[in-house]
Amino acid sequence: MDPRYVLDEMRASPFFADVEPAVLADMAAHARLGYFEARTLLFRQGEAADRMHLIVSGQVALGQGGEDGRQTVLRILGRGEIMAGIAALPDGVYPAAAEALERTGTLSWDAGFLRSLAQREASLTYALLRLVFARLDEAQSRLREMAYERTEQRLALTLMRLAGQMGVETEASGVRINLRLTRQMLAEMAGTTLFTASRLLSGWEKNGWLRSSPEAVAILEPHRLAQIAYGLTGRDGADEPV
Amino acid sequence: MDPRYVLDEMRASPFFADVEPAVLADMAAHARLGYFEARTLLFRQGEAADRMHLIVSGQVALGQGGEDGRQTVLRILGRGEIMAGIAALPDGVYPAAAEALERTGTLSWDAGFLRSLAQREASLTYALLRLVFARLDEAQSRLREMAYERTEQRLALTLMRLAGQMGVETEASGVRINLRLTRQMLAEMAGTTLFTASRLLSGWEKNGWLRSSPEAVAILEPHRLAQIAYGLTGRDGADEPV
DNA sequence: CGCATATTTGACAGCGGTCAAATGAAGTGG
DNA sequence: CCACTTCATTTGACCGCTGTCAAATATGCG
Repeated sequence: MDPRYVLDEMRASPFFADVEPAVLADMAAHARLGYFEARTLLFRQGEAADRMHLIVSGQVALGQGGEDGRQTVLRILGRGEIMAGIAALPDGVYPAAAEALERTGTLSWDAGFLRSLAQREASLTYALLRLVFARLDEAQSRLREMAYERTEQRLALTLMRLAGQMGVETEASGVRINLRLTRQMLAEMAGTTLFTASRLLSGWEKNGWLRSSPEAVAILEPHRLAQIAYGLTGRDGADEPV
Repeated sequence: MDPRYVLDEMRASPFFADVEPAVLADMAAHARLGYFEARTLLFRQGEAADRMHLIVSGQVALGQGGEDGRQTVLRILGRGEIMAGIAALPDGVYPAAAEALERTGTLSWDAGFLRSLAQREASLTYALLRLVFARLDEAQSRLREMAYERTEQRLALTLMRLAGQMGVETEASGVRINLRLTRQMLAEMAGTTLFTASRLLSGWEKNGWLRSSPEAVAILEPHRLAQIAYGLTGRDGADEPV
């Protein structure tokens, strides 16, 4: 394993931006490379959190399941993102399962190593703190959405969030989300059912506002989605054909 | 201001349990006492986060509002709990407003002071990290609940959470939540409306599962609530009169 | 070609949101 | 001590969103 490669990957992640070089080097020396095939689990919900991961390539879905089998997708993570920061805390347990959506490479660190480091090195702990606050903020926003927005709005918000996170602009002022998203997954992110999600999405496709394929979702008219997301569409939904 | 009192109050909070004594002393020297009358705001949502608070007495509700005026109550905090840890991050903004439910006393710290401290002292940052992870965990659990549990279950879960957090056991194997909770507030915590919350609660009162007054909610039969919370009550809801 | 998985569509009902209005409780000032 | 105001709660009526289930269709893969 080339330590130079490891350091480069770490530097490429915003997470490590303000971590002190000495700490970075120490972590680089202790990183472990991991590869995961599509549809395999990086870790299971409820297991003792023994590693923190940095995604180097590929994509991972974090899903939290209930006793009844149903689950919500908390978040989808891509290159440069950190996962399972909980490993830096003592007696941590993964609150969600992580499933590779495609072939995924990671750098990961042992929980014991991380803990001793985080208890000593404020710059690392501070980076983690920033990360977790950002997640908390998003979770709380979604909580309000779940309480007050209708399914239609939440689904639109889900797409917009994904577009903001992993979207790439396309020529025609649209956005493309390069993710293998099933309706089921979108439903779990929006807090609805496969059926309702399917109905809404195929409706939007008929209107030409977006186009979805197994490989990606292309948002053709982002402002339409935004209108739906913020509840600006009249209750009638009568949209003039242009 | 007696520095001895300040230190004692800090030591009484689990948050500071693993913070190094030197850091504790430094913080104690920089703490500021604050008093807030019932129904006043400690800070507003969206304001620059300029102070972190430790609640010394009283109770505070954290509420996040939407553009449309409706809001959710994220959490209710009591003695020994920390609020607005976001102040430890640069450019933080309060994600929610904090309203004193009764006369409330706090110790608080300036954001600038906190930041310089947190960037240096891992033990403090680590304590914050633990706190935020706990909040994130709760938020994500509530997200799943909002997606899959029915209103009835969410309301029962809300009460159980409050009981676990601030409840005191009563003689008759019940729990008492000493909070001035309006139906409106309970509704906002459970993600429902005042009306539905009122209906459900007065139903439960009629069955004798609980008793509520303006000053407190007494859960008389916790196991009944637990049954509702976990969806174990038959869809019929026919409860034999014992 | 056949099997598995993902998606669409229809039918149906019920949970729970919305609004209106009555009742109850708690102060406040005369 | 009683009218008056204000706020919290209860209750009723209504209905639409959206979850549930069934079944057909599409897509992909071995």
